[in-house]
Amino acid sequence: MGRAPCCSKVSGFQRGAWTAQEDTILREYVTIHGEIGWGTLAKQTGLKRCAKSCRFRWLNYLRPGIKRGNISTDEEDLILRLHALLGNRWSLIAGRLPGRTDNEIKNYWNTHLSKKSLPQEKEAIKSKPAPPAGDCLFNSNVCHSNYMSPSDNSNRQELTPSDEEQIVRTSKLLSELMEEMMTEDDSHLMDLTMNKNSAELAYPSFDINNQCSPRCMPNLVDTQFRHSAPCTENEHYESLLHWNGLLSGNSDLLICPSDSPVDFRIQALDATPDNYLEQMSTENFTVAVDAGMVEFYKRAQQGDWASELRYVQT
DNA sequence: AAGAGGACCAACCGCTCTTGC
DNA sequence: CGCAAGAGCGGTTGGTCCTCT
Repeated sequence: MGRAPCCSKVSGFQRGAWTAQEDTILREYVTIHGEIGWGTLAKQTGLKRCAKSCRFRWLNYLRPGIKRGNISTDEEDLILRLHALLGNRWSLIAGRLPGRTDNEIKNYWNTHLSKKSLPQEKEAIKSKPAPPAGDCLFNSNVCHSNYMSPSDNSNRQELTPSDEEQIVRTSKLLSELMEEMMTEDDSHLMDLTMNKNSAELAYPSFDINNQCSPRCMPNLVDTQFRHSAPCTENEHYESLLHWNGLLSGNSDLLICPSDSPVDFRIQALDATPDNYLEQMSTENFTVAVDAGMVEFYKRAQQGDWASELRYVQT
């Protein structure tokens, strides 16, 4: 594992802002040779820039399709949401914003959004102990604000159209991320969490039309859980509880719509680190969701969002 | 009008991971 | 298996522009 020499320590390399002429040379080189061989670029073109500098300039400014400036409110919203979900994973965040680069998003965050996010985070902490960022499916305020008890639906929060939009977008985003992060090595985790066959029968990943339906949601829950979970069983368990916002001591779980075609009503999670694997492997295993997700099920069940859900398969 | 301070952002730095020999 | 080079990522720096006094 060697380390590439730093440009500043290699004599003859130029630093600082790129000139139009340098850009032209770089652009022509990449057009002919593709985005490879940054190290030989300087030798072949006479450009006095190190490999890293060339790569950076191309990826962030010269590459076709790069959007510069004017970050829209939608993009800003997405960045905030993704950052809450992923933290400073700028390249991952950038991957969800076509035409934007990790560097631009990082800069934008540091100069604009980091200030914006602070009051929101403080408010969230004040109003309710929230699950840790990255462990909760929904990070918007509406989703954190109302955990519903199985015995009491009276505190269900009415969702505004804007909230609904947020839920759809966040869910879509999460599924895309899950898919992106899924690797072959993850498959063994399925055995750790539950009996795969019985789970698939009870909660297929896709319905008959190859769309995600309310029946599928527990699988999405579990998928997200598995991918955000650490390796040890104890951590796995704690992650589950964290993810469902249960570590605050309130173990009341949530309930799905009673008119659901499939009974995946939420039951009390009566699991401990010692027995939760066993619980998860039975047909009565428990899935906890928050109010936003319940609303999501309901809407999806009505078929309103069918087109929004096709992403799960693609 | 001028200068001090802040905001912005392009670019660099240092590190880890991947790949090829 | 170990090493070196390349690639990629997130943190940081520093130059330029803008705003306020």
